[in-house]
Amino acid sequence: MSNIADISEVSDIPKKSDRTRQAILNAAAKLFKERGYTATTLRDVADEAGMKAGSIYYHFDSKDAIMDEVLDTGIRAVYGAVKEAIEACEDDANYREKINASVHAHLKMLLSQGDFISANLRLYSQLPEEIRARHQKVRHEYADLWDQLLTEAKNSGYLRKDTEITPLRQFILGALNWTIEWYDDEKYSLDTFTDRCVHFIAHGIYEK
Amino acid sequence: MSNIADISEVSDIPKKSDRTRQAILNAAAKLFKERGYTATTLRDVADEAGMKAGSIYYHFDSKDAIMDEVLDTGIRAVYGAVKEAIEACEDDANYREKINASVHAHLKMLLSQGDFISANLRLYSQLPEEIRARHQKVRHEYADLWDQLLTEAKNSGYLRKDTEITPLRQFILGALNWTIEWYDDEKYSLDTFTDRCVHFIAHGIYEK
Amino acid sequence: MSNIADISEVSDIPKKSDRTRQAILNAAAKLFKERGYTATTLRDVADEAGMKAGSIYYHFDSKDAIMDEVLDTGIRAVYGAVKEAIEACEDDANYREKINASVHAHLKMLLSQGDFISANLRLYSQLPEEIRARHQKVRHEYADLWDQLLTEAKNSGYLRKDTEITPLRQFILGALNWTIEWYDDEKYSLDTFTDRCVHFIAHGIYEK
Amino acid sequence: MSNIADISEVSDIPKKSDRTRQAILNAAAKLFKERGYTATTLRDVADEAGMKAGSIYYHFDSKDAIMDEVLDTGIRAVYGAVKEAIEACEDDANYREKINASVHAHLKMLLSQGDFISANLRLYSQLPEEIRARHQKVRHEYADLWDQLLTEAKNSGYLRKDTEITPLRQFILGALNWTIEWYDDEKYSLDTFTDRCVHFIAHGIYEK
DNA sequence: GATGAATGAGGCTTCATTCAT
DNA sequence: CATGAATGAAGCCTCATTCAT
Repeated sequence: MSNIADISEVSDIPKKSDRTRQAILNAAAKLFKERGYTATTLRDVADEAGMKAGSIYYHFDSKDAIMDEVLDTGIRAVYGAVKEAIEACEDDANYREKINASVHAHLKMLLSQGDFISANLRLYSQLPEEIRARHQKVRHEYADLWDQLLTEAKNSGYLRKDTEITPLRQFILGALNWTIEWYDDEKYSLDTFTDRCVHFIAHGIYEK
Repeated sequence: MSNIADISEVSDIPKKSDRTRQAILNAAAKLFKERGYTATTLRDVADEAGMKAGSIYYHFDSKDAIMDEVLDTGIRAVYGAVKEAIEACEDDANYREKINASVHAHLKMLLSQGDFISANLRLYSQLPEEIRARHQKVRHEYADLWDQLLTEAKNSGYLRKDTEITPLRQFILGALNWTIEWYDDEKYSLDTFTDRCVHFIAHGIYEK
Repeated sequence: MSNIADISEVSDIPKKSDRTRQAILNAAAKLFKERGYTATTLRDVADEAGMKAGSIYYHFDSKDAIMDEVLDTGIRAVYGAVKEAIEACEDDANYREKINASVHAHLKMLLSQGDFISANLRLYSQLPEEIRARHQKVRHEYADLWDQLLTEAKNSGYLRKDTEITPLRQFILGALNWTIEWYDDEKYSLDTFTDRCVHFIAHGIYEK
Repeated sequence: MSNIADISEVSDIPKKSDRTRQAILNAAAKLFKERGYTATTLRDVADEAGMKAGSIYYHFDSKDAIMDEVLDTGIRAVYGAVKEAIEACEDDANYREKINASVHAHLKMLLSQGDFISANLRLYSQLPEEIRARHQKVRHEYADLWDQLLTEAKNSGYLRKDTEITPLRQFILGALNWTIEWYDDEKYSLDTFTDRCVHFIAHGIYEK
């Protein structure tokens, strides 16, 4: 059950406190994703993290604060992965390659590092306004990253001239994001799967 | 605030009791969709339906029972609409037309009749196992409807020979379902929007 | 266990809800006075009022709201009693009589109607800033009532010319207020007791 | 921030442990006085004393134990001060002088050495029976000191023959004790203030 | 049919206390 | 001596549910 957040752990020997903190976040992300924010109790989280509910408060100020960090970790992870993927493309003007790489990166993060990002995507619309407000900014930045990519692709002739960027971006990400509802890593390897998705996105479902 | 469930109400003169029942279902669907199951209070539902929480129990046995009916109403509505759309196609062998009609029908139900279906789609994965179990059957039937359609299309040469049906169906429905997270009826008319989606699904995003 | 708040109940047949509300207030006032705000749990209050803790919330929004009403009821009762006592004095210029009447009224309210006023006086300084702030106004009005009385008395020659009003008022009320810490109605009748206090206040402790 | 308790520290060179102990007591007294026993957290106390909550337990067995010592320190300080004041009077039979000296001593301790005594006076009535029981003895001794003084004064003709000692003592101490609720050392010097109080106690409020 | 009022279970949170380091 | 970390009991509050009216 590797998790993006673990990656961000760079210090040599993580202290006990940090490990516990991370355990709480991992547990919370998993349960939030599965059951939603309100339906997940702190007792559940504590159980999953191997501790008692009260102990959570040594590491976090509130349930909200945990959710905040889960959401933030999730979106930043995808953002970073996609950005890197774009920048790694050798031919700077090959937007087909860039878009494919982005789709790959987004999907891969989504499906492999799962809980944090899934929680973010799945629950965002259901969150109390108060929490949601705190995360609009990062989400917008990620949307902007895609919009910029797609706009350039369009200007370079890769997309039809009458393509509207915003709905396109929403459609692409939507198609990708919903995969977390049903992707089964025991049936298809991650790479096979993402390849196939990239193909659908690019060429649609029909023969030729 | 017309709602699919109203449609299913066929008896000539609905009694007051039935109208109240329906008001509760409408209110519940709306709130469940917006906030999730656990986060929605029966007092919220009662408020939205213009009554007091206690009164709900004259019409329903429990919160679960309301959710059950909301879920059921939602899935049956899309199921019916898509089935009708397929059957309405004149040329029985034109699968491209049939698939397009199905996509249209699904999207239109999803976005216009909203709450019941949205609630179903958004919340299914978060529901307590117990409730979810009761709805697997209908959901499977709907999936089968699509699988049958897609299989025939593939056999008739509309789809590539190596296309795997299940992931394809999941991808299509996923792409469509996610639109409820962002479709804004003030920006695009429903028809314009669904046309565009049909096009993406069919041909992908690239020029040519 | 008569209580000021009961007096304010004027409607002919108090509804059940009102009676319960009052029972909660009475219980709360008693316990707040005895143990302090923080040390009194809502379970305690509920027990004393013959109900379950959760039920309190049908009548009040929060523990704070209860405290608010207790404090308010208390101070208004003394304020009203003292004001009436002053106005009831026949000779409008006899300040000795007026002051005596005020002391009497204050003490009598304090010791007979007890809990609400005692809670107010005893706990004010310990309350969370937030609650305290909401009650400064009424408290100031009561203080002003006394200050006005004492100022007029001084100007009419009843008090020494060099008397400073504020400390005097504080001293008088302080001396009176502390009596709730020890007054025992089984040892002295209320009237005997208040007479004696009036005398101390007026003439001090020494012979002649 | 000198404090009576410091005075009682007589050993030549206080060890670090003793200093920490004292810091905890000082912090606790201050906070208990301001907020009450229950509302004061050991974390609050630790903060105020510049340490962590867990560390307190090296010096005290429990929150109760701290409260115990605070209460005890408070009452003993006033007791000692008043006793000394009485004994310091030159003319052994001048009870007016003795009473005045006692009032002075009590007030001065109360207002200058503040926290321990204030905590004692303010909180005593709110304490759990269990704690309160442990302090009745010392409190009685202090009451007896006054009763003895007042009885002798009465027998020597300083007080009216019909004066009842207990209520008188309670009245005097009450009037004095309440001053901690409002005495403001920025408005009046301690000496001016105590003089004025002594005068009120002795002669009452009226001219002549 | 509907409501006012109550309840009990359970959720989030705080806090005195403990204990290994 | 002091701290970091954890715990369990308890507090405030919410909510599905019940029931008499």
